Amino acid sequence: MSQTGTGTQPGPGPEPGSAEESSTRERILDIALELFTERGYERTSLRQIAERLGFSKAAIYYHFASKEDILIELHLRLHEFGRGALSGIDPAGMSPELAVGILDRLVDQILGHRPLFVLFERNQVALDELHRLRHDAAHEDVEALFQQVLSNPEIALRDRVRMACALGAVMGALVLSEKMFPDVPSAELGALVRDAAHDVLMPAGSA
Amino acid sequence: MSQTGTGTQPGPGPEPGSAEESSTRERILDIALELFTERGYERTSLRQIAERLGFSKAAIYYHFASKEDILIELHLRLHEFGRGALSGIDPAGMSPELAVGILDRLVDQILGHRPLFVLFERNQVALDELHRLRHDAAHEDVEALFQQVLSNPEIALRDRVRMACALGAVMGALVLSEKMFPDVPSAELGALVRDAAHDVLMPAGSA
DNA sequence: GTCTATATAGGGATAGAC
DNA sequence: GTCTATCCCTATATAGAC
Repeated sequence: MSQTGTGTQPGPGPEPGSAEESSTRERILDIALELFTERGYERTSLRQIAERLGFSKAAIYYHFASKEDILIELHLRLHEFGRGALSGIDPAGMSPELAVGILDRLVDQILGHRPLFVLFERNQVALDELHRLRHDAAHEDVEALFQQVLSNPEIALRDRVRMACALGAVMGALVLSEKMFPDVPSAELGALVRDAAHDVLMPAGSA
Repeated sequence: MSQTGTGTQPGPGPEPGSAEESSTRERILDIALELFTERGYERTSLRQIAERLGFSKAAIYYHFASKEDILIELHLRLHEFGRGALSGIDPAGMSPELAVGILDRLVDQILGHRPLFVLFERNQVALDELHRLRHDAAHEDVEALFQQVLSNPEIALRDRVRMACALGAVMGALVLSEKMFPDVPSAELGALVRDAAHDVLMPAGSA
């Protein structure tokens, strides 16, 4: 708890927003992303992360105040990209027609940042815990948004279930894709998944 | 490692296959199912399980040789039900048409045993670890089966992606359903999800 | 079948040297 | 910025009494 929350670090390192910084901080995040995904957040120790980077466990604490802070930083990145696909959604006025466009953008975001999405797909419990503790910015949270939409009784149940299915189809297929379709170009895969999602949201027999 | 692997227990308890036994062993499994789902396998300690049951941590070791054995036992139940939906599938001869029937059965199995499916949806990493260590009966494993089907180059890529999407739609919607559609009867929910899955596998414009 | 007490290990985190 | 050494805590698991 000694460092400031997130992003503010000592020394002359590049700003958090700038790209292509290969600072130690970045390398820690990269390895953590890998290990958290493979072995899970809880099963991954700071020792293992440090080992891969060639230095000791304690060194990590210069860059992050806690293990949880590493996860939080990765979570922030997910939000960053998630917002790109979900900006300006009104939970009250949602419809399958609008959902088509949203899911299209989501497919692109997932394909562009697959490891990040896989990480959180495989560590839902750790994510939940994060949300329960720190509810900063929880309003703009992706999950909460979906909850609002899918629980909205103004929308026909059938449509809500379809939206849940479409979301599941997109997430499921793209998360599986790394193992199942490793050689398929992202563009091709994205097009196929989008088509499938469209058929869920707006089946041929509907208005 | 003192007890025999699974199911063989001392004393006059009912056979593992018999239903409605409310033995301590069963109660441990029930509580573990709850806690593993809510807080995750790794974050749940045997102390917490014992606390809920009103006895001490050590007592659990009379019924299970290890914490992992509890998870294994729950995993076996999942397989039991999974097999019901996936019996006699030939990975080589799979098609969207056949997948429709399989997914229909899978929807029923999930709706009938939702907590179990949610457990493993939320604890994929723990499950993976299980599979890596004990590969007994891994052949009849659900995940391995899907891998074989979805990686089979004999099947058109489009169809394989559709199957992955349909699976994701079913799993996603039904896992979300506990929170999103708690009041919807299973039969109604199942019908809606099946319809959606059908539209993914066999969209109106196809043969 | 359940208890208390304990062995053993490993985790996250801190202090202070370099 | 990274190190070693250490603290403290909690976890799984075992031993042996009841």
